Amino acid sequence: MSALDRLFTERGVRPTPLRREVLALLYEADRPLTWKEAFARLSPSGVNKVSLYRTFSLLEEKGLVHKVLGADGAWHYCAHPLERPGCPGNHAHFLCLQCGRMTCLVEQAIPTVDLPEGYAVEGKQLLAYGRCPSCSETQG
Amino acid sequence: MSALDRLFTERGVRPTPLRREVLALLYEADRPLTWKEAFARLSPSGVNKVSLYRTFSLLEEKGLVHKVLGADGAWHYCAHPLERPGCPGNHAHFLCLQCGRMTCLVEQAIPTVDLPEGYAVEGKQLLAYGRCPSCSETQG
DNA sequence: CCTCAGGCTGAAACTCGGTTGCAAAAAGTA
DNA sequence: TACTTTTTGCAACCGAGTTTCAGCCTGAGG
Repeated sequence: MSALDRLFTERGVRPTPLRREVLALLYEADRPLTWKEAFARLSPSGVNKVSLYRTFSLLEEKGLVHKVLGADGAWHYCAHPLERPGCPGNHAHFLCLQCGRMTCLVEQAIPTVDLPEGYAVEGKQLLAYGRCPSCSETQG
Repeated sequence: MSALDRLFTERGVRPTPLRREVLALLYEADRPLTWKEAFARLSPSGVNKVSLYRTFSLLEEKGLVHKVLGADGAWHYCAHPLERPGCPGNHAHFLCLQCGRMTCLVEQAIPTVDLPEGYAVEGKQLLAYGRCPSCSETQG
């Protein structure tokens, strides 16, 4: 049984070909991918768009990946590191507005947000956006 | 000439009735409003949906308001304080996932995000989400 | 091996936030 | 008044994501 399949069964997720393919893709990419990016990469194997959406939300629900909303309005999905599955993705992200690539800033933890009495925080995200190095170069 | 109209002309924006109405609404609300919330409040006066979208993006472009993308995927627009127009909105926000209301946490500045050489940051946002006090109460 | 139930997948239609194109109205300019 | 530019309104469109439903696969029980 592969490491991926072990992750799946641990979480009570049946390791289907599609799910293996999607999760493997996220690990390979090593950065958050949007549905669109994933769809483009998987289209050669003829993935269905709805199945891909469903797979992403299942993986997120089961805690195998986390999602970050980009300033482009699209969700970016990022696989949790194999060695510490269940990571809440509690770090900042950078989104390049030109090429649309998102980068995890794993060193930058999200600071505590102080809220008045009564607020219940379920999650938080810190997103910086602009130009990545390669896009800064190619455009004056 | 009213304070609002002065703001408009300072920024080279013609103060039309619709623009006055939208900006006044944002000041009155004193928290970020989504297009939907604004449309609901302005619908009695028969606003056109496209004109409202256009007004929001014009106000943002001219620096009269700033926008924050909520975890609900919708943009929330917030008027800059009258006394310091041009404020980049450099503070954290809280979004209630139940009632959809966003609150400015003006006391909580967004921390510096350290990025490797070559990254050009154009903006950043820190968003916490969960339940606001009144929604926490009404639901166990 | 067969059968049945439940989970998984695929296709089509739909919803919803937001944009585009274009024509009519309004405002500024001469 | 006539001309130009800006703003507005309408309709059609677009793209992300969801719903519905039928068909398929798989796994458990016989």
